[in-house]
Amino acid sequence: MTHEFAPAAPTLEQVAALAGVSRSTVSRVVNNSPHVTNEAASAVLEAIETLGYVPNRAARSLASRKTQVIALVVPESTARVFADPFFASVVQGVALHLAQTEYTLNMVIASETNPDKTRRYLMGGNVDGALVVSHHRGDHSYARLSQTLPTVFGGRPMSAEERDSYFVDTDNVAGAVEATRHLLDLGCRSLATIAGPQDMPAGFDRLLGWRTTLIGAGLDSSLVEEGDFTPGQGAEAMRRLLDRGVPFDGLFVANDQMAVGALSVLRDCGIAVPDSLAVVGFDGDYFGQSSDPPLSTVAQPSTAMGAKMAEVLVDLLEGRPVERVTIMPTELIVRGSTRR
Amino acid sequence: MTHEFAPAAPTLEQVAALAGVSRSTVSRVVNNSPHVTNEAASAVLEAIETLGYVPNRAARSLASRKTQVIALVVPESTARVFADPFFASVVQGVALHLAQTEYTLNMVIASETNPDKTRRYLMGGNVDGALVVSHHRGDHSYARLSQTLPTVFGGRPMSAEERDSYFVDTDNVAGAVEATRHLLDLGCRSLATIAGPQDMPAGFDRLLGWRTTLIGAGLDSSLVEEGDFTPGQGAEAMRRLLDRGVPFDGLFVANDQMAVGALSVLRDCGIAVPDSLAVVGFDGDYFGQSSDPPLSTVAQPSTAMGAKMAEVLVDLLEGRPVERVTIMPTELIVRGSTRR
DNA sequence: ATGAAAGCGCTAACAC
DNA sequence: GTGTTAGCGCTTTCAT
Repeated sequence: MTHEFAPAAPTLEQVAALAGVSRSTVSRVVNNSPHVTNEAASAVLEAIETLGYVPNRAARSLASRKTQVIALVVPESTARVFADPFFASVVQGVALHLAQTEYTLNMVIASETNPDKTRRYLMGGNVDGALVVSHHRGDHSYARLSQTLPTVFGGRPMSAEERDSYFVDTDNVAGAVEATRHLLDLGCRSLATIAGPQDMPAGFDRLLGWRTTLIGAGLDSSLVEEGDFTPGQGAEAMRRLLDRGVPFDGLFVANDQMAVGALSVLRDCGIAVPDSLAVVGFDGDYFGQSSDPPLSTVAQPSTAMGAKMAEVLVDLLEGRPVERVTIMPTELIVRGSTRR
Repeated sequence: MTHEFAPAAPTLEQVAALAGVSRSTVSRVVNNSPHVTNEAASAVLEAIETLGYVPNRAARSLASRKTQVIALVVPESTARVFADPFFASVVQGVALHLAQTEYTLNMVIASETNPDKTRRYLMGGNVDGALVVSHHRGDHSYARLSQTLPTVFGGRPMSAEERDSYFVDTDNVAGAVEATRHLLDLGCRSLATIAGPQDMPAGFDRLLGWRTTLIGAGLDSSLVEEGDFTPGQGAEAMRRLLDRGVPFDGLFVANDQMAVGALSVLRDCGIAVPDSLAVVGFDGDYFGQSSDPPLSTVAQPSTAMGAKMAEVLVDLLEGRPVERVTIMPTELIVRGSTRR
C-alpha cells in the first residue's frame, strides 16, 4: 500500500499578497524587526493566521546561513546510553530546554566505524552547534570538533589538551567526599569502594574523593574494586570485594546501577544492609529508588544538567557571554541503605 | 567570553570547477545517478575528496523539496518518557536505524500548552515524516497529522477513527494471555491483576487478555486494581488488592515498573514471592531484572520496535510497499518471581 | 518604513 | 552523458 499526502504549504509570498505588502515586510514581521508599522504588522499577522503560514526552514537557513539546528551527538558505544537513566535524563533536559528556543534538536548517533561521516556532517554546515554527551565517559573524541563548531560537552574532559572546551559537570570529587563522610559519620571505620573505570573522569574523580577522605581520616583505602558502571559488573566487583576476606562496614559505589548489582549480591550472601554494611551510591537515578533497601546516594541534577548544556550552547551561538565551565551541585540523599 | 568559528564550506560549484565539469555533473555524482562516465565521476570524487566537500542540506532540501528529516514526536506529558526504560529503548531503536539511512532524526517535544505550534512545525514542510511515540498511551492526538504527513505510531490507536494509521505494536492481549496461562500452569487458582489505565490500549488489552483467560478457565476475574504504570501506583494498587482481604496466589501486573512497586509492598508485608504469591510483569525492562526477586515478565522487543517504526516510515517515504500494521512478538521470560 | 532585486547552494527539466 | 537554465522560499542590502 502506498499513500498520497498533500503538501499545501503557504509561502511568504502568498502572505505578502494577502496582506497587501511586500515580501520584505512579511519577512521583517516574521523576524520581528522593529522597523514595521503596527498596521502593516497586524495585517501580516492576520494573513499569516488565516493562511496558517509557517516559514520554511530550509529556505530560511539557506538565505541566512544559519541552520537553527543543534546536534546532540551520542557516541555509538554509548547508544545503550538510553539504558542509563542518568543519561536519559540529561537528554530529556536538553530537549525540554531547546523546545523553548528557536532551535531544533538533531540527534546524531556517531558511528564509530566511520567517525568521519559524523564529523563531516557536523562540520558541513548542517548544524549551528553541537552537544556531546556520553555518560561518565568524558569522551572528548570530538574535542577537535569544538575548534570548528560551537560545542558543549557533558562532563569534564579527561585529557589536558581539551581543557579549554565548554562543559557542564558536577563536582564528582566533592560528591564522593560527602558520601564517604556520611559513611564515616555513621560510625563506619573500615570502608570499601566499587569504583568506576579510571579512564573516565567520573570514575576517576569519585575514587579520588573517597580515597582522600579516608586518608585524611587516617583510615585504610585499599579496599577498591573496579566496575564499568553496569549492574552486572557492580555485582562482580562486590563478589571480589567479599572474596578478599577483609571485613568492612561501609561501602561507596561509584554509581547507582553498580550499587544495585552489589545489593543483590549482598542479599544472596545474607549480608544485612545497612546493619552489617552501609551502602551509598552516586547519581540519584531510579535504580536506587526501587532497590531493596532503597539506596542512599549522591544525586546529580541530571535534567538540569542537560538543560544547562543547551542553555550554554544557545548563549554561545547568540553571542552572549558564557562561563566555559559550569559545575552543578550534588545532593546527598539518605535512604534505607544507610539508615540504621 | 566569546568565540570565533570558521565556516569554510566548499560549494558544489567549487567542486565542479576543480573537476573541470559542470555543476549538474557534480550533482549527479553526489546523488549517484547512473548517467555519468567513470572518468567524470572519479574526477568529481577526487575533487570532493581534496576539497572536503559536504553538500549543504538546506540548499538541497530547498531545491528538491525534500528535507530528509524525520521528526520523533514526544508528547510533553510523556517527556518523563525517558524515565521509562521501555520508551528509551524504542527511541534508541529509532535512532540506530535512522543512522543507517540518509535521514536525520529531529526530536520534537510536543508542547501541549501550544499544540498548534508543533502541528504547524510538522505540517510546515520542515520534515518528511513523523514518528509518534508515547509509552503505553496509544496517544493519537496527532492522528489528523497522518493525513497530511507520512506518520508511523508506536502502539495501536485507541479510537476507531484512526484505525487506518500506520503503527507498530506488540500483541498485548496474547502477551497477557501467556502470562496468565503461565500462572495457571504453576498451579495458581485464584489470580489478581494490577491493570494499567483503561484508556490506553496497552492497559486495556493486557487486562482483556488476563480476564478472558480466567473466564475461559472458569475462574474468578474480579480481583482487579488499576495503576498508571508507575512504580508508586503499582505499590498503591498492591495495597488495595491486599486490603480486600480476598486471598490469591497469582498476580499479573500490566508492566514491570508497577510490578516492582508491588514487590516492595509484598516484601514489607512479609508475603513470600514466589512461594505464597507468584508474580508476572510485562515489558521486560531492567526494572524487573534487578528486582528482588527478579521478575518474570512478558518481554517486548523494544529496540526492535523502534527500529521497525523507522523502517516502516522510511519505506513509506521512499514509496516502497509497506504493511500498515506490524505486530512484534512478545516473549515470556521466567525468573525468580514465578520459579518455585 | 517599505519595496526591489540579488542571491543563498542546490536540483531538475530541458536541450544538446 | 553533459551543460544550460530556472527556480526552490527566504533574507538582505540598497534605494526610495
